[in-house]
Amino acid sequence: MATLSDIAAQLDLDESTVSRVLNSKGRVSAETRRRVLAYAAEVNYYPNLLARGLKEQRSRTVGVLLPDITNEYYALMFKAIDADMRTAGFTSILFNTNEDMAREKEFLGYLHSSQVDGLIAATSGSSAYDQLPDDLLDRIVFVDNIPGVTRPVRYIGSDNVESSRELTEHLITRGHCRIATLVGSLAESSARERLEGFQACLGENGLPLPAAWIVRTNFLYDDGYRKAGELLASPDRPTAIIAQNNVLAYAVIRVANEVGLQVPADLAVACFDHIDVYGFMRPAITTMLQPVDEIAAIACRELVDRVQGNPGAPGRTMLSVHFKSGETT
Amino acid sequence: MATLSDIAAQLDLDESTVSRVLNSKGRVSAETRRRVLAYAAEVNYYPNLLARGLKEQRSRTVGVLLPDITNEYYALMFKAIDADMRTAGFTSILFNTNEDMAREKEFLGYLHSSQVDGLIAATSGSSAYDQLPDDLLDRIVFVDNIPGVTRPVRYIGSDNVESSRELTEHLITRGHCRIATLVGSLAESSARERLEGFQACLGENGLPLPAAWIVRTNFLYDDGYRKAGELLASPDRPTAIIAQNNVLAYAVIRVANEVGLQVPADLAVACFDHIDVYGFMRPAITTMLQPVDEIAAIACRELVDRVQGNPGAPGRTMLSVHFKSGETT
DNA sequence: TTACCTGGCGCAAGCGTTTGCTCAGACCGC
DNA sequence: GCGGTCTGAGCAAACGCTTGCGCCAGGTAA
Repeated sequence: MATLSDIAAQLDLDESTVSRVLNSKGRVSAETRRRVLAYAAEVNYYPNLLARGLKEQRSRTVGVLLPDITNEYYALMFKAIDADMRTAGFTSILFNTNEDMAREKEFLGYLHSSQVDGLIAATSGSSAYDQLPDDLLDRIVFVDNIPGVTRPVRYIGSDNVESSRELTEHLITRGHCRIATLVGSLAESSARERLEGFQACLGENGLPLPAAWIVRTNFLYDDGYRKAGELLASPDRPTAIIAQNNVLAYAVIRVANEVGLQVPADLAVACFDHIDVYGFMRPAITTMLQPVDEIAAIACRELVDRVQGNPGAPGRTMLSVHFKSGETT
Repeated sequence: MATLSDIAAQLDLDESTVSRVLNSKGRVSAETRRRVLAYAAEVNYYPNLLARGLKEQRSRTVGVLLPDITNEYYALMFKAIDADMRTAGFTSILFNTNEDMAREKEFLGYLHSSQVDGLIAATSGSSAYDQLPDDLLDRIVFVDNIPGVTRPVRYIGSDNVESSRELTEHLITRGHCRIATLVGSLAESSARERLEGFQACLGENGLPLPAAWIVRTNFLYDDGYRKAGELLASPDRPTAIIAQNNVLAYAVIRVANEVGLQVPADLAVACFDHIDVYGFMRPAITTMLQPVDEIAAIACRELVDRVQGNPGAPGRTMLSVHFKSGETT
């Protein structure tokens, strides 16, 4: 593994000169440049990123903190972020939390250890962000959820209240007046906002909302399956359900199938963030889609800006969501 | 961002002493240990991983090279590898190639730059591995596909020939005698082996295999869709198709739907590696499943061994696959 | 007493880079 | 021929950490 010093020694040059050639900085004669580049290619030189990072005080690496990479929504998000970051000259590291707060907190350590310069985070609502020093919190761009911190942060997302209202409205115009919802973890802002839009819309339309129809889960399939089972076993069951994310909808539909309810005849189902790249999931679920690529692009741009020293203003950037009608409503 | 030197200076100790406390190495008095740990906790010390890596000549980071993270099969693979690696004390970086050989080659650079200590690679058949020096090739564990290198490598996979034979046999016992296959990129060993098992099985059963029924694609949906369209438009079309991976099967089924063929009545479809975590894809496709978690576990164990200096023998480890009957055959 | 061991800690080198500073020589106009 | 500018390149420090070596004090054995 040839190092820069090896090249310098071999060509009887100073390391600084070799470094300048390799980084196109400073002035070097054409002849010296040629020799260095030729020899570097010959020995297949690669700079040691650890050494460079240590010296430069930056790793050109960012972390991407997501709840579940096997969820197609997050897989697409990561793919987009990774691609954008790579063209910006950064490597991205995926931190897969499985909605586990302990792991989320643990991952924040990488920010301290300067293994990553910054973070794009879809937090599950961990409180750990509050204990971060300002200069580290400034290097985080939040997507999907706003953390519960007192200081202002940068967030790229969509208007969950409004999009929830829109989805609810859709069910109402379809004639439903008994609508329940599967709510994710209320530690997450998206869950709270979607619940808010849902309640507001029902209220405006004068529709009832028994407490039992606000079903609290944790955004994960297993819990959703259990809770949906209880809900649909009740004699006072709804005719429509809004699941706050895609896997909760999968759980609802599975339960419906198992207890012999036809979707959408006996039970309508709608959800958020159901992305189906190959259009292969059946039934196709009515959903509200966030512009994943756009979120990723903006988040990357913002983060790159920040890790390059531009403080960047906090605040929310709201993108518009897209209603997609399916076979379940 | 407190450094180790800061702690040493503050406590009037030598850096080496602080380092030894923090790493539980060497002998330090209980009192000194207590002071160091207390102060480190107070200032929220995290070691700089770049500096440590530079000094130790290892980053405790491994790369995971996969063709497509949005494919559930690879998402599960990554998740498993990431979890295993993390418990072994390593961070994993995902390299998503999109079946692009240029990117794959580019990623190999990280091995040189010592940003990663080793690699778990599901290669798309890039020839770049052949140019790696021995000591780097030794730090790669291959899964899914064996690269086309002359030197022996470590590979964890399954018996593709045999599992292909089994899947073909299944179709034959179902009464099919006109079976075609969608072959992925022949640069990949899994494609070649699955084709081999397919041909062998047909041959043993005395079934015809016109050249047109060996349809070459690249393992990607778009190309599969196009080629499947051509195949099913032909007057001499098969009654069953084996797709060499899951997305090719999705493409086939979509085409079938579009041209009005019933699956499985008019056309049976089977494939490899179709994982459906939520059991939500319809129709459920008959498939051969590889033991993803087991592959990941063994690959991690092997790789950790290697990056810790134990050379480890090359060779193939073959795991058994699992036939899963679906609604498409 | 001498010789030896050992617990606790400091010294200093080194990992591979980058970069501000310095400096010798070439070139310029006067 | 003299001060000034420019060009090309070397010197050396620094980034934060680990670790082999050596030193000193105190304890133990002969």
